[in-house]
Amino acid sequence: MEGEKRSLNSELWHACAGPLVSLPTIGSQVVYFPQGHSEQVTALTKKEADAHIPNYSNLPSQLICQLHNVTLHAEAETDEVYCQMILQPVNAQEKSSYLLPDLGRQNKQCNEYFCKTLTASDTSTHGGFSIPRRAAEKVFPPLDFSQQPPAQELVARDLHDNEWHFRHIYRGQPRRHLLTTGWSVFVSAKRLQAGDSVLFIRDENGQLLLGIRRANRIQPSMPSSLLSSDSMHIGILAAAAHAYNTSSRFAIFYNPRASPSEFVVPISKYNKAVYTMQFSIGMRFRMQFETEDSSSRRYTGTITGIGDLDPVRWPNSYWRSLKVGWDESASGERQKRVSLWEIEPFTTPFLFCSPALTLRTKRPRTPGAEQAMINGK
Amino acid sequence: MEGEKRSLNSELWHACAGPLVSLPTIGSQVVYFPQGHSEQVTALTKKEADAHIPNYSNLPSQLICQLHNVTLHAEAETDEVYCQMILQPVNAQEKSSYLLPDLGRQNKQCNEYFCKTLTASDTSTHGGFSIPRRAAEKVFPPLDFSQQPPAQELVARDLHDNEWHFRHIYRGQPRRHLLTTGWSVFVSAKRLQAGDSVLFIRDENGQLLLGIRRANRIQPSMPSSLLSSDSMHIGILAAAAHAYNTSSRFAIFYNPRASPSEFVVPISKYNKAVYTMQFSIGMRFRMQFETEDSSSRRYTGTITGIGDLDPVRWPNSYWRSLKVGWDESASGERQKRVSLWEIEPFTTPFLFCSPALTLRTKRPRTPGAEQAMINGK
DNA sequence: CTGTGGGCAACGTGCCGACAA
DNA sequence: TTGTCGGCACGTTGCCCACAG
Repeated sequence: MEGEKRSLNSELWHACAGPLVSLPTIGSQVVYFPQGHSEQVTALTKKEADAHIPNYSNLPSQLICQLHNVTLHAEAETDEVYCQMILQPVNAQEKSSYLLPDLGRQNKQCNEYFCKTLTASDTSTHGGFSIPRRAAEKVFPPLDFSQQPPAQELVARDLHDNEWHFRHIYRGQPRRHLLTTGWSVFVSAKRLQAGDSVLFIRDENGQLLLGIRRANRIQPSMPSSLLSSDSMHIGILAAAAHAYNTSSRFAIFYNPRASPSEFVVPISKYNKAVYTMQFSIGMRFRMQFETEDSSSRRYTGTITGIGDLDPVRWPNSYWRSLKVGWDESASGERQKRVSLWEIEPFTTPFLFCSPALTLRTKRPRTPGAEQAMINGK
Repeated sequence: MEGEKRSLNSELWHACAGPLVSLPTIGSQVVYFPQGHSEQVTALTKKEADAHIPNYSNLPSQLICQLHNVTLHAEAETDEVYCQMILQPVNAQEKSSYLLPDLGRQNKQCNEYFCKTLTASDTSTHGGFSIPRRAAEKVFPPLDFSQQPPAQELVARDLHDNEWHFRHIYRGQPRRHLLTTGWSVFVSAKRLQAGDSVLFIRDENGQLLLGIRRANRIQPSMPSSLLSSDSMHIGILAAAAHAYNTSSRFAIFYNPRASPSEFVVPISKYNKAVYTMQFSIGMRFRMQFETEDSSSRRYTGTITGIGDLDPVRWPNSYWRSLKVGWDESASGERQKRVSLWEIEPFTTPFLFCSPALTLRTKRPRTPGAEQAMINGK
């Protein structure tokens, strides 16, 4: 395949991707949604797939796949994180990992870490970078306070393994930690602006790593000249259909910060939502979102409808099959449709004893249930 | 379709594209090669299409299409020129434009024009831009030589219709034309380096236009995170196959400076080469190439073989069906395979009287002839 | 005719503590 | 605790001509 570049540092990648992004375990089974993959292209090219696209009647709306490999990458130009996944549609007879608990998703938490949103002063050419006190004490090597002023040279590596050198000094009245020499080179090289965030990590070997998260997610530097967006959408569907028909491997790219929702879902997470939970109109739920300061919080809402997002092209699909309303007024940002496995209902999930029994009797009457059966369960 | 952006200035676009690029006339019939389109993706992503790609046995190696529209574009980030073409496969019964002469290709020549390759001094921060004397006199508005020194403000628009302001002054001992204030802003905004070229045009309204041609054609800022290259290749083939099966329109992007060869060829040019010329091993020919100083010159070579480039996937295709050797030793740059219509044989082309008669009797025994028959002639 | 370099003034960059939010 | 500012030194930018290829 085309993953000749080796995977990047996982801790740093996840720190840049944000707190809500977790990737399925290599070797596990996942559910892949061509529909969601298409949405990622729409989000990146800002071109809707139109009606000219042929119908791949063979292709189910969800494919159960073996996840053979995941490699972590970052865009050379912008440092935007993405990953490549090698998937292989599986004959669903071998439902080996059926309803396994949701263990082992790749999301190493890192404590020796800090993230700061850059101020106007941080990014101006007039001065350096003001380090929050606790951050400096937590992740940077301790200064020798016998020197006047205390100062040291820091070396940090970014996602591309480039080294960045900074002078770290503790001075001013009152005293504060600053990055001076080297900081402006970094800011201009990465084209950082006020509002973007930088994050520093000390890894297990004591090495410093640094990454960035841009406030302005919209990168209009689109590869317009390469392929028409129609051909991209067709390419996604045709590649998935071909892999499905021949049970062969195929590669996809997942861009967590550009994609509206994850379209490769651990099968356990999918099954738990589809087979053990009840959803009905009027039901209350919570859902996690990333906040402006890169932490996560839950918003609450109500299910207002259940049905197909695209009844013509993708009938009986679970992808975004719930229409929802949000409690808070400024909800223009949040999607009007979500998938079952993205939300946490307030009601206690149904607890089952025998999987086989439960599946037969308790499968809810949500769209796509029969389709899911055909697709091998 | 997705051509909501209107076409750019055609004169400027062609000046940036170079002397060898000419586009087929809108409304005319063309021959589209999926194989060549795939090569463009390979050139841009530097990833070969591999064997996993499904076979579209329906899809001929060349499609006769109606060219419904051509819109000219330039990459926002790099100003690299490309165009979108709207094609529709035609039922070859209506061979209306059959063997029409090669008239009316879009390639406006522009005389009020100059192009200069930038020197180290031009791009350094130490000074401005030294304008060749004849160039300044030909395309810039005349200076008022009663002033001491003579100077004026120039305004030029680039491909994106952005305005650039320059101070044009005639001074120094000996006197020379210079661009001073405003020049370095332009150089850094466009990220120009010594060796790149700038070109100025005065259009019919007397407006100044300016464009750039980069020496280093390789732009490694690839949109890696969007789609796997396999999916792109599949997308191209599937889109073409779908359009062919349904006789519907489809959109392609052609990037003349990245693509190894043009893969949308006027049908007259194609027919002339395929039906009225003889090619044989050992035959001598000439072919045009762009030189380093952006003009064109001819290289000579010999046909060393005739046969399929990819006998498995694209049997009987005319695409690059000639193996060639080049006379000059430093020929590493030039392709080892070319298509019939790219070269000019030294022998006089066969002159025919009745097209129908000629076609039946004089069709050469080159690969793809039967395929071409099936594809509707 | 035009590419490079020295001279020089104006400007921007970047380190410092003061101050206040 | 940390964001912004005035002060200030120094490095860079950019306009000029001289000189030579």
